[in-house]
Amino acid sequence: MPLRRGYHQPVIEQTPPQPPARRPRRRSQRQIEESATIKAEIVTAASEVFAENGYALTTLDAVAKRVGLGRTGLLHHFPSKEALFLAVLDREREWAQERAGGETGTTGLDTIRELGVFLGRDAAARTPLQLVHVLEGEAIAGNEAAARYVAERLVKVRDEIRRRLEHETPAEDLETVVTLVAATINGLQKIWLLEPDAPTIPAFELLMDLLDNQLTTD
Amino acid sequence: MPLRRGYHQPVIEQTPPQPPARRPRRRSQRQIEESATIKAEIVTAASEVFAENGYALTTLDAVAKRVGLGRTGLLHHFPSKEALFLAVLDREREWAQERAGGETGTTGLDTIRELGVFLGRDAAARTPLQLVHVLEGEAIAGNEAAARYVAERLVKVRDEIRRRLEHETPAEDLETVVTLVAATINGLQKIWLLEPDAPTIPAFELLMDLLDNQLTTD
DNA sequence: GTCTATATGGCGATAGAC
DNA sequence: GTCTATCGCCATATAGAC
Repeated sequence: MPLRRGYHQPVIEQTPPQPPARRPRRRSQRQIEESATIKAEIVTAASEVFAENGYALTTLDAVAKRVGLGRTGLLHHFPSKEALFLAVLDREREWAQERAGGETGTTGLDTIRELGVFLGRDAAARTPLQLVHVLEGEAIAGNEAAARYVAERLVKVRDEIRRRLEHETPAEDLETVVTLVAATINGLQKIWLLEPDAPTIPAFELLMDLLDNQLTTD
Repeated sequence: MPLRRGYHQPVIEQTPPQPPARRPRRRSQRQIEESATIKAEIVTAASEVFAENGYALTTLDAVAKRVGLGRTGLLHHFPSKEALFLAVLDREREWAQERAGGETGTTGLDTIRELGVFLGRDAAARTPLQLVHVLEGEAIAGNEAAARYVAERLVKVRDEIRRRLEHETPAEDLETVVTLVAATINGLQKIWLLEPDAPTIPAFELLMDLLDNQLTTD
């Protein structure tokens, strides 16, 4: 009983509970969509597949099938698996920036609560969060592109937290608090991915309350 | 420039900065070691390789080479890659239990600080922690055996935290506090793996202090 | 722009010699 | 108990037809 199947368990599109088959659209005739559009579609599909399988187990066939292409059709738009992967990472950066950028400029202790948007709250958050956490695992496991992306993202997250706290926290504690908040958000995200019913949002609010009490009574 | 190489980037033992080649021992003659001993050695080596590469990217060749065997020699002791993987998970469970079991029976608010042993404090903690976090990534990415192990481990961690807190915390807050502590420990572990210099231990102690203040002033 | 071959190579597992 | 083949499978990537 192999873990998945014989070889490297690609699991390509082994989705039995999915009769409409995702959307293997007719594309042959009438490919009105310009190159930019279909590239965006491919990146979207690839994000999902990478999020579900990780980099190593993702096959180009799985991505191609999801956009209704053959493998070589896909390779026409992205010359290699890595190129596609890097495009997915670029897209992910944009998403994160949009989500964090909503309230740029705000500072102070209460605005840090806004970082709760990075917790899993709805189904729409699942794919991007899952992608990030799968990539973090692969970064630890030595995937260099993933490691670069993860390291860069970690710095951004810390910067964003620090920006909102640096005028409210004693300087000698700042990095400690930043580390605590960053770690807790990350850990709560993972718990949400693995156990969706755990009270992750109350836990985050509890931490915010604890920090509030601490920092305002000093 | 492929991410690693042509196909599935095995990276087997591509360790250029490692002249002594880990320990490809002479074993041919004098195999005094009984079966149990060599199996333990294999599991140790496999833990390291799985921790470094994850399940998908680990090759039997890499494990075999590290114990000084050929691939088929290894397959004599473990009939398949999955069997070896399950043995590694069993070993990991024992390690975790030993580390947590040190102070069984203790209860109360201060004893929760002892959970700091699960943070990365020294180099020896790196392999087991890295293994856990890589497997968590693969669990999210659909590796069933990893998912089972991770889910089981998550329950154990929560139980251990809950046991130490249930007499000190208002019942309606218990699961929230447990979630917060579990998430923070996990997130701090990951930060330690990715940024070893971050103040993860002070961050953990800060959380402990915050909880202390909160729970003792109610 | 997308397809059908095809080349190339890696990996897991088995058979059989030593 | 370990080795040297070998089989079978699957993935990336390229070449060339439509």
